[in-house]
Amino acid sequence: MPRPTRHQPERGDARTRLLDAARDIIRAQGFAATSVDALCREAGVTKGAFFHHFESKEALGVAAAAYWSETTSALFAAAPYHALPDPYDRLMGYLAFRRQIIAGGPAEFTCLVGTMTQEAFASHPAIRQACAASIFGHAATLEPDIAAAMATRGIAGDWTAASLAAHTQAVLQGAFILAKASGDAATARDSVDHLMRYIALLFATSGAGGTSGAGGRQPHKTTRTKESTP
Amino acid sequence: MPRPTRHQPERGDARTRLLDAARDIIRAQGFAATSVDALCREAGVTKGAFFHHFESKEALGVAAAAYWSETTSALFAAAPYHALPDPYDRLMGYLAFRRQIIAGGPAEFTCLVGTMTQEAFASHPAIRQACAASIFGHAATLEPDIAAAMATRGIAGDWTAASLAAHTQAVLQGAFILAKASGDAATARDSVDHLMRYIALLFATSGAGGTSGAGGRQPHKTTRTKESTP
DNA sequence: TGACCAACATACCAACTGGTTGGTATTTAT
DNA sequence: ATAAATACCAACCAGTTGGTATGTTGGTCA
Repeated sequence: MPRPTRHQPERGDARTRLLDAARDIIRAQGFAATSVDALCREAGVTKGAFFHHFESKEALGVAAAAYWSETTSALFAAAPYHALPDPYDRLMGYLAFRRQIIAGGPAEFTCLVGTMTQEAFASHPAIRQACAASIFGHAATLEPDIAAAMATRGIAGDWTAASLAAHTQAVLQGAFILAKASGDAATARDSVDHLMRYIALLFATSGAGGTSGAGGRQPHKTTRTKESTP
Repeated sequence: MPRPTRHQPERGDARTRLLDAARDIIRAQGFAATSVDALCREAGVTKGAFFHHFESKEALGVAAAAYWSETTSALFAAAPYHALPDPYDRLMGYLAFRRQIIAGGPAEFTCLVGTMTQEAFASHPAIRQACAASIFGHAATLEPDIAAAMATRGIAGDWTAASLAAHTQAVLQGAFILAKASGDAATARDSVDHLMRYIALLFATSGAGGTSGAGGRQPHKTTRTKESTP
C-alpha cells in the first residue's frame, strides 16, 4: 500500500497502527510486559518508525492513554442512552450500556488506562497522569446527569455528584479485575448490577416520582460466581 | 546473622525475605517490571538462592499470592469486628476496617493479587489462578455473615450473598485503581463509603429491626475528588 | 527544478533479562 | 562419625530490552 502521507502532522499510518497495537497488547499483557519489538511486529513497522513517532516507550504509553480517551469518548457519545429525556434514565442507560459491552474475553472489554495505572502509577508519573485524566475526565461526563437527577428528585445525601460519578468508575474497574481473576465476564456484570441497584435505591423517592419509577425493576438477575477458595 | 535453618521445609530465611520483597516491589511496580535481580537485591540474597526456592519467576508469583492470602487472612482474623454479635454489624465492621487501613501511599494499602491479576491473567495462568483463589477465597469469608444478615432481617432480593461478597471485593479493587490514578487515598475511601451506604440501604427494613439500625447513620462524609479532565 | 523535511527502514549497541552451572557451608538422619 | 540433604553463593550464559546512528524514499513548496 502506498504511503498516505497527506502531510497532516500526527496522522501517519504507522502512528495509528502502533496505537492500535498498544491498545490490544497492553490490555492483554500489561505495559511493562509489552516490548517495543512486539508493538512494532503487531503494527507491521520497524523500530525506526516507532521512535520517530514516540520519544520513548513511556511516551507511547501516554499517547495510548490519550488515544483511548478519544476512541472511548466517541463510543459513548454515539450510544443511544443520551436520547432519553430524564437525567436519571440517562445515568441508568449509561450503566446498562456499560454492562452490555462487557462480553467476550477480558482483553476485549477491560479498560486500558485502568490496567496501565496499576503498573505505572509509581514508576511512570506521566502515564499515571494521562490515565487519571482519562478516568476522571470520563467520570466528569456523568456529573451533570447525576446532579440533575438529584435536583429533580430532591435528593440530598451526604455525597456529591462527583463522588458518585467516581464510584461508578471504581466499580467498573474493580469488576474488570474480578472478571480477569475468574475468567468470566458474568462476574463483572454482577457488580454492575449491584451498582445499578445502589443508584436505584439512592434515587428512590418515597412520594414524588420522575418520568420512570426510580426504585423499579432491575434489568438483570444477579448470578452466582463460580470460583472459590481451594 | 547466622542461618536459622531449622530444617522445617518451606521456612528458609531467604525464602521469606524474597516473599516480603516480592510483596513490596510488585505492589509498587507490578509483576512484569519486577526483575529477579531486583528481588534478590531487596531480599539480600543471590540469584542462586532465588532459584533454589522458586522454580521460576512465575512460581515466585504464585507463592507471593499464597503468602499474601496467609498474611492478610491473619490480619483480618485478628480484627476486632469479629466480636460484634450481629452479622450485619460484623459486615459493616469489616468494611469500616477495610476503610480504616486505606492510608498512606497506594503501594502500602493496595492489593498485591489485584495488581498481579491485571498483568498476568492471560500470560501466566498459574498466577491468575492463585490470585483468583485469594480474592474469591477472601470474599467467601464474608458470605456467612451476609447470609445470616439476610435471614435475620428477612431480606430476599434478586441477589445472592456470594454476589454481594464478590461485589465488595470489586469495589475495593476499583477503589485502589482510582487511588493510584489520583494519588489520593481519600478517593478510595469515598468508594468504600458508597459501598457501605449501598449495604445499609439493602438491609434497611421498613418495619422490623435488628440489634442496630440498619438504615442508620453513615460513618463518614463523602469528600470530593480533586483531579479532573484537563 | 531542486532544496527540504516528514516518514519511514536497517543495522547496531550496551545493559539487562530469566535462568543455569558448579560449588561450599550447614543441618539432620543414621 | 558420616552420608545425605538442604540452603545458599559467585560466575556465567544466551536471548531480549529500550534506544540510537545512519540511512532511503517520496511528497511539498519556493
